[in-house]
Amino acid sequence: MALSKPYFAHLRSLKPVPLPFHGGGRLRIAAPPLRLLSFATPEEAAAERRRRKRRLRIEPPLSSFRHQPSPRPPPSSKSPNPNAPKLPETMSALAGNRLNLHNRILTHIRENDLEEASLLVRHSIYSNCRPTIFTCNAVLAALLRQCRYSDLLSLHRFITQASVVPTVITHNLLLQAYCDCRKTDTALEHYRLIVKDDAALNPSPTTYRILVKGLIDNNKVDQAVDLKNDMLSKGICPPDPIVYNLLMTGFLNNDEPDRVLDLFQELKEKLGVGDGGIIYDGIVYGNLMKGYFKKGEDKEAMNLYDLVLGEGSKVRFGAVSYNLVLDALAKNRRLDEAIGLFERMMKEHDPPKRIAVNLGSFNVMVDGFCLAGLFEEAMDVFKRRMGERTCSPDVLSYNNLIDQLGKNGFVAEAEELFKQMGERGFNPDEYTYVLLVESCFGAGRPDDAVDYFNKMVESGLRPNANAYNKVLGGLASIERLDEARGFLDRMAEREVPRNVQSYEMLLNAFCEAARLNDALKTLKDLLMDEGVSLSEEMKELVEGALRKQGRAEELGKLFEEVEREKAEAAARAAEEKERAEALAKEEEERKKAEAAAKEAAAARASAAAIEAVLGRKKKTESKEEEGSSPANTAAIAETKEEAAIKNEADEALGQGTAS
DNA sequence: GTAGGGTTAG
Repeated sequence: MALSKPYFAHLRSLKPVPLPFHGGGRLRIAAPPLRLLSFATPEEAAAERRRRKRRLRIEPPLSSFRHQPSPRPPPSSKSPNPNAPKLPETMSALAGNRLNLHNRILTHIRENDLEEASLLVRHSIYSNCRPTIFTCNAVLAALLRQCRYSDLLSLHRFITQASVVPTVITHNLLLQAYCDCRKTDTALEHYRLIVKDDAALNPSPTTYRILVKGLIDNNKVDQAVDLKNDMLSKGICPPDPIVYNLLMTGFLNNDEPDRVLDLFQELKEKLGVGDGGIIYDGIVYGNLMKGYFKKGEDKEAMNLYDLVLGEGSKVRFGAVSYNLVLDALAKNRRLDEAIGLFERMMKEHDPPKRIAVNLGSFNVMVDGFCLAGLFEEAMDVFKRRMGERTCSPDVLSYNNLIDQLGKNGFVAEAEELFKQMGERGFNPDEYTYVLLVESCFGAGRPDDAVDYFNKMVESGLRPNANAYNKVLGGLASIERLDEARGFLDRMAEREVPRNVQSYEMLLNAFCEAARLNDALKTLKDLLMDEGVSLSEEMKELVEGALRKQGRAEELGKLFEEVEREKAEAAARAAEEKERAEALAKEEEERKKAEAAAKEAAAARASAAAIEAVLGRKKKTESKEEEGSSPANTAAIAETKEEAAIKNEADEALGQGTAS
């Protein structure tokens, strides 16, 4: 094996580390020559961590593999049953030139060149230096972070085709992608595949966290509870306070505070802390307090607060669990206590040792102050306090404060923040602009609202139907109907799928203004749009408006006209399809004939050659060779599911689906 | 960088 050449070719990126390994693929652990306190590159740091781990022989916990009664050297030894589920490679596979490849790919990821990173995985997979599953996971994770779901799915499909054995993390990344695309059913299907009897891997606590969160976010609390029970009955993962906390969020959203308390009790039992005992993970207490507040039992909520955050409490709180309590206080008329807790958090914060505050803490305080009408204080938290802890806002926190200010009439302040975003290099997103559009309409500045909308489009963002509806509805409400109608047309031009509100707002306004011709035209557009359907109320509204002017019969005529046009369109489509099919068939026959001719010619040529050499006749057979590697093409082809998700992912980037 | 708890906009 010629290992040294590609190895040296990439050595440049790893300069100061002395060669820990060399040719033959065998690992030679040299003691690090000198203790480096810091590393020139992240790869070096990672390499050092890996070396140390290897020295300690840390491998994945045995509990994560199934069908493994006793530890034995896994994949390399010949498996007695070739059909047995394969175990993923262990960390020790990440060595030699495969480690080199890993580092190269990580460099691309760091440079944000995911294109190149994925390509490198794809290209090397059939080479003599296969990427490890850890390398694949790194690329998948990077794609996930960038919300590039369709690329993630297609890469995942590719490595699966190529029989790279996944780890739990691979599964979790995929589940996360499905959940992010709101495809919880697909995620659950995949989960069942993981826990199938003959699968090699166990789910991890994170598996359940991802799935339960996905289900809760999609308001499928009952399914989430089922999954939690499944987790408990399998006995692989311990009862997880995080999962319970997520479920508590679900019940709070559903206005079922009693079930929040029940969950807390259940968790206590499962963790084996007696009635007088205490759960030491602070993550559950914010939601538990919210449960009490929702029941109107403020006293219990505050008693709990004193208990878990009072003097001598042993309950552990991090930034996230603090934030939940902070939110519980701030949203339930306990702003003073919230301020007190916030100050305590700020004092405790001592990175990297102790992280007691994060961006969320500031967002919660901003919300709290705004809720109490203290906008000065909210802006102070945002502008000054955040800086004290070297925290900087992101687009989301800007949007949050812009929203609060705009809604409450502080439009100038909201615009000031918007300007600041630009100066600080944060790119406003669709929401930012939509919030400003709303604020301006609210402040009686429709022209500025339209300007912001146009600015959004000019900056390359792709507003969805909801964003269009904001400006369309705003214009309609002040009777600038032609302009509003113009935005409906722009949606068609820019291929933004309209939703039913897009039409209804206009229809309403046209009927109100007794502009019936325009109303009928809009109604016809609605009826011709396959993506929406006419509601009964809308129909009655238009009917009534027509009747008032003695034009009632026009509605029926319009329906007939639409029916006819739709039928015509359908007929045209059918014809088109038939023609395409005929064409395809013809093409197929032509290919067949061509192949047959080729075969015959080959047979003749071969026969002639043999005849020429041997001087006698002989029957010959010849076969066409397969053109391309089937695994390759299969991996590149997208399944229907993937196409659907791709669509959705694209829409999500263009600001979500209609509903 | 082998993922992973909370908060917002539509």
